[in-house]
Amino acid sequence: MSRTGETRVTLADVAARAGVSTALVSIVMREVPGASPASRQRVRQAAAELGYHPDRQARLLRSGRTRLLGVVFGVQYAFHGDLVTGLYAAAERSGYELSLSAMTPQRDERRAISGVLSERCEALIVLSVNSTQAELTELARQVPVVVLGRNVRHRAVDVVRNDDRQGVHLAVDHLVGLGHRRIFHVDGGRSPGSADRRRGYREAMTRNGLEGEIRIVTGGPTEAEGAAAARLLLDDPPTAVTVFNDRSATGLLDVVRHAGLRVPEDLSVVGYDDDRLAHLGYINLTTIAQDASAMTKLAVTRAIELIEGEPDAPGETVTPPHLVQRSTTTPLTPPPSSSPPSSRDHGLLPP
Amino acid sequence: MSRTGETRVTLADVAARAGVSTALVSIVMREVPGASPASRQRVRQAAAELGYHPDRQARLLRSGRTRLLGVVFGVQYAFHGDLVTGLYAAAERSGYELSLSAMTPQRDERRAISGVLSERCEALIVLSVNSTQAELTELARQVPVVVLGRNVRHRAVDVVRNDDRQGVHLAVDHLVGLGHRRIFHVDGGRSPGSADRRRGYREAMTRNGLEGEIRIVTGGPTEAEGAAAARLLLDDPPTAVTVFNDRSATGLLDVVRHAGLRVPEDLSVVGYDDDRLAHLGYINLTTIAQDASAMTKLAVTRAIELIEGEPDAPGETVTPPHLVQRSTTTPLTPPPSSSPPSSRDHGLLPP
DNA sequence: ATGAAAGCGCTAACAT
DNA sequence: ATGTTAGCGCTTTCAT
Repeated sequence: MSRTGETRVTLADVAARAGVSTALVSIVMREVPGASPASRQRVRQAAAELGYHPDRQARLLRSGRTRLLGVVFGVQYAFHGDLVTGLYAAAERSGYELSLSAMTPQRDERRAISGVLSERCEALIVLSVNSTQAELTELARQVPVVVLGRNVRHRAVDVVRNDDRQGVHLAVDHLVGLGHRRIFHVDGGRSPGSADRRRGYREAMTRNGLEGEIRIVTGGPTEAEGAAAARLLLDDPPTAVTVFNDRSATGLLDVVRHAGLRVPEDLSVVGYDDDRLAHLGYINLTTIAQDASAMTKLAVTRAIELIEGEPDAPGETVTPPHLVQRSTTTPLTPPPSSSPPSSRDHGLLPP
Repeated sequence: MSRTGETRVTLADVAARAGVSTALVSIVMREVPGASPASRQRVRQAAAELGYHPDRQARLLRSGRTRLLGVVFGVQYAFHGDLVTGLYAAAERSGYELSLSAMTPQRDERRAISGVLSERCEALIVLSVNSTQAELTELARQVPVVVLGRNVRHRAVDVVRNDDRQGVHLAVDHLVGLGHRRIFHVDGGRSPGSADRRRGYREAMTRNGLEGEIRIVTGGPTEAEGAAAARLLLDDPPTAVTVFNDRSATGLLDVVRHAGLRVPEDLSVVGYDDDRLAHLGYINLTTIAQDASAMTKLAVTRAIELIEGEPDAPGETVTPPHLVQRSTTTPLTPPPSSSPPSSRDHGLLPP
């Protein structure tokens, strides 16, 4: 008994049994015009009797189409999970399938991309970009590329992203509306998107007449980097802070709370991304949400337009983010001049 | 200017540029013996310059082999991310590639499986199983199946999993070693693995002479279910609790802390999985870690054995878990008879 | 309406 | 070590 025994039924087998040519069988199987009802009937019957199923690979090889969209994403990023979820839904509605290729700590973007290219995807949707401009150029020469979620400036690739500047505007305006003035920004370091969010911060502060309060603390996209930034903050804390993303904000929350600051009473915090972490009750982060559903729909639409050669629409599509208020922001209470109550009751020094 | 002009780079193109035959290029690309180092070098270079990627469809069509392992996983599960990471590494070492198919809230296991089957994978590695026995049987008839991480009892599929019972033994023994006696278990409801962990809990409690203290609270695999279980616990809290998994434990932590219980001083908590959440400083959960690296290596090895028709080894491989102590467990302090200190200082009632 | 024939890009015999 | 050749199962001109 072996698993390998099955011999596969081919078009030729069906043709032989129906007494017609393979070409005719092909026409019947694809349900395209060009065969008489009588032939159709005989071919169908022969196929059914033989248990014939067309070979997708061979069909693709010949016709040159796969209806496959390659997706490069990071398994470690919760937000990428949300995006992949949306992409599946959008692709399905459009009659395309997804071919996933993950980046892991040991498998970098280049490997992930090269893996998915072997699947002969008709377009690539890339959720993260560390590639150089040159690599992107090279890639875009081989296949239409849509970058999802990152503000890559590149004439050869399409971009679908949320409006990072506006997102931080929302964060700052929210805090200003709560009475805060001393608002810092913990940035994302060299991460893609970080520059836009910094800029959004500066713009919003300025627009609110707070250019004198502007202060940007170097952070990064991970919990550890948010924690490090928090330590810098503690010397002379602001009353509110907008953080590059939720992961970083989580690390920051950790440190400031352990240092005895109460959130949001002593410090209001706004994150970015609205990832699964932010939802957790214990973190319950006020944050800026990207519209994953809209973005994924747009990315798939753009990819298909590129594949099917629609007239070139704009190379960049920007969606508006929105604020999700949870429990890490609160109105500024009177001047914090009086000594803080018992906020250091589990600080580092014993009484 | 249209994008559709791109002509695919084929083996023949590479051969032409390198000035050799396509057969030789094929040899080099497959990294099989039969080419001189000099040729290898030239071919590689030509391929790189042209941006060549082998066409999997054509390769399969010709050789009848894909060297592709299908992986069905959940995008939302952090631990699945860890497993996928390990699978990539293991597959790569074995000369196989992975074809990922994700389960999302809208795309269930059946769809994910059927999607990956059309890629003509030679074996399937399934990270979660909600399928019925009948579905599994049917699936296993089409392709070798390895279930990773779940204790599925099925004669037709291979299983690689950690020892859930022993894992909970470790958790209970750890707590008992810290002096705890009143130890509850929040289970995973109907989740796969939940029964084993419940059983492990009962066994360990009994072995420690604590059968009288056994109490199992109904929970589930998500934060929300952990939180719900926590509310049940609050009426008459134990001094320690082992929870089905880290996600659930996180929800539980949230509720008990907001209710004014200090962790670990008032309540020690042990999770399961050691997922990314558990590492977070602010959660910093003591937990039972599954050896993802070993498990993924084993799963890939088993899958390949099945493909290549090795003599049938045992159908189940079980790896030992280990305890990772972080900061949610602590020795039991004297009898909790005196009124709890100021543990309710951020509770619901103003002083 | 139907069939003959030429490949799609690749691998595997079989040469050399 | 390298090249030649013959397909894998199918679709697609181009005949008829």
